[in-house]
Amino acid sequence: MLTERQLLLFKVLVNDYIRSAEPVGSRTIAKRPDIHFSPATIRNELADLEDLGYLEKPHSSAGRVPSEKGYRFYVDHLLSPELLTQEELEGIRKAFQDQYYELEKLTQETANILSDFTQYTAIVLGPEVLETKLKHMQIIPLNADTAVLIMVTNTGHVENRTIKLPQGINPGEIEKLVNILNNRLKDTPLYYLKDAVDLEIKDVLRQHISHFQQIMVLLNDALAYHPMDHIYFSGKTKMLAQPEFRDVDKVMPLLNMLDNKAVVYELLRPSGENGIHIKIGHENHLNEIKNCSVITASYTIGGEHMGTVAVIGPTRMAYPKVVSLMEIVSKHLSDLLTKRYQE
Amino acid sequence: MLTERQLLLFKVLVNDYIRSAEPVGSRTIAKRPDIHFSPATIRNELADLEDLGYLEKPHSSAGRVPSEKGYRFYVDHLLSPELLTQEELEGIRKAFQDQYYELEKLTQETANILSDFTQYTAIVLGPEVLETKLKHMQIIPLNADTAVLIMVTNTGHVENRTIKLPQGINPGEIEKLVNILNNRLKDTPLYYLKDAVDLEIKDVLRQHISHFQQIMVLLNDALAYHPMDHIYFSGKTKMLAQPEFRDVDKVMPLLNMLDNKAVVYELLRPSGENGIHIKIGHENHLNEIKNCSVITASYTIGGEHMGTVAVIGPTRMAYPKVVSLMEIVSKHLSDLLTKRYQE
DNA sequence: GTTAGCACTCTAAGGATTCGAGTGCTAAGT
DNA sequence: ACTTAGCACTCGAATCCTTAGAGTGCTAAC
Repeated sequence: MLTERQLLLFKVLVNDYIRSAEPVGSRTIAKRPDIHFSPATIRNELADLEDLGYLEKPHSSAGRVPSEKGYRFYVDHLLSPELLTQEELEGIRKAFQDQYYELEKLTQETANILSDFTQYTAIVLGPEVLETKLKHMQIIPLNADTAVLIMVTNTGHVENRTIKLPQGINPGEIEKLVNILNNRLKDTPLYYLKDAVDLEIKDVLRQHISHFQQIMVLLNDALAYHPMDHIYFSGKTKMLAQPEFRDVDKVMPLLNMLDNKAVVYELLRPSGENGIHIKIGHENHLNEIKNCSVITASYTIGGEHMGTVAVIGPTRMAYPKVVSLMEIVSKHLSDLLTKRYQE
Repeated sequence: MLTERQLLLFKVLVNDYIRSAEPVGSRTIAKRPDIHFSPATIRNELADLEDLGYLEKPHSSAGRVPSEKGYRFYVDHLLSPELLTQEELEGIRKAFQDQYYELEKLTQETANILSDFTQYTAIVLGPEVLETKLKHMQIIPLNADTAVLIMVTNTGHVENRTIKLPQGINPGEIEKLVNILNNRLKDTPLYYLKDAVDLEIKDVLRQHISHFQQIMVLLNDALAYHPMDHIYFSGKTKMLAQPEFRDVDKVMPLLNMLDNKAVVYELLRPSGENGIHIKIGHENHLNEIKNCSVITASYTIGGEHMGTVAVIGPTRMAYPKVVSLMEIVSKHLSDLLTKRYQE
């Protein structure tokens, strides 16, 4: 168990390192007005903290930096959310006040806000499927063999797919199909659409629809939900401004990873629990971001999980500030969505 | 006017510099099997070419590199498109063979192909408005005061906007509105929709539709076309791999610029003329890309300009290869689109 | 006109040196 | 029993030198 003094010194050191990105030495700490021990004493304590695994030295004659274990301890036990300034609060309120009717725009704007206020890279997983339900489906023929399938959800999100129609199908048949689908699938969650067709209305379709086989194949393709199409980024290049990534060879794998939506989705995949989660360095199990931390928060509609907002930055991240900001942003977003879609 | 020998030497030098990214000296050139003069002779010629402004020296005891004027001359007079290998041609054919029914996916995939085969950053300006016409319009109410407006074009592209309905409007009224719009605006080019409402059907609406004022405001917002929503990128981070951009301070402005869609759109804005265009360094009038060249090509449907594909890389770009590739890719894309939408 | 020869220039790379920040340890002070 | 001053020691970063090498321009000979 750490002593009061160790806790104090550790916290001061982490805060200083977060601010300066330079290894922190005993003299630097001793100079602070709230520290009343000599550098020698501090050195003794820091050596103990290092033995316990909370601190590391880049080399033998350097100051100390927090280890991953240290950061973990810091966020678990020492994190006091930083109060945002009045201007910041006002700025966020204003940003959310702009009316983004399109859900995509709102989501993108949320990412922008997070990135602008943190100066890190922000990622938002778009409104997840759990609570988005089919409101309306339609097929609009383009020409003899092509059509557009449009699905509108209760959240105003529009999914569309171009589909290849079975040869020689007549318009009446399509209309019939759409009617059946609309009647049976209304209010079905998007992610369940594909299964719903398979399990619940396959037989109806077989009875009433010509070209049954082809239609089934078509629906199977078209109704698959691709969560990776709903990832929004902001501030990818802000990584380059971080001192630990000023080297092209360090930042390139990172940026390449961010371009891979499958990997990013896997990284941020909702854990199921709401609230804020922090993953530090190797806890993310991804070599490309072993020097990064990922902070995620969920947003909800009426308490139901809807999606995830995330900020990714160096492990030396301004945790207090980011956590506060994410709390506020996810709350704003949840409120706005709840107000809009919770009838 | 340059002599034959000067042309030969210049071409050899540019090709070598494009390959190696290192200033090229007289000895390097003399070593080539197709060059039969001594380094001293070559030095004399190079000095002349430098006096004429086609070459530059990074410093007094270095080899030469092409100047912007030199690149301009090279692409104008010496560019012989590089024949692609059988594998490359096959790869491109294969890539385009995958059926991307959604226009967005096809556009994105085109960017990916360009970037993959050139190893530079590719940008595609999505199907432009000139030839995309409204096929179908629909308004789907979400709740009492919100609805989604959906527009489908003849190319299968779907535009959607969430709109705020006038207070207390009844569903029948909306249906009437949609019917009028569909009847009157079918086959209207997207970019002209807004004006068409103003000029051609305002009076009809005024007569038949309640909440006329509010509806007009709403349509005005919803029908505006935003070309910047249709820019597709691929391989932004490939810039980092170029020797001239291995310095974070050099790439950051560049990547930030690429994140600004308004600037990118302005940069690539269609010139009106079809075909391939090359802009070198300062010809782009953008400080961020003063060391870059931009190569654009248009793609068409039945000969009508539809959009632009572009590759951006260092001025030391593999022009012959990129030009060949862009010719092939834009042709493939045009053919595919023409076949699909030219009834 | 071409080229060998040569003096000259400039960069990049590799040491060597110095500087300073920081540490650990010991011994003295409270 | 802590705390702290003092000091030797370590290591990286910066600076300066030196050297090697690639390349040039010029001159004079071919």
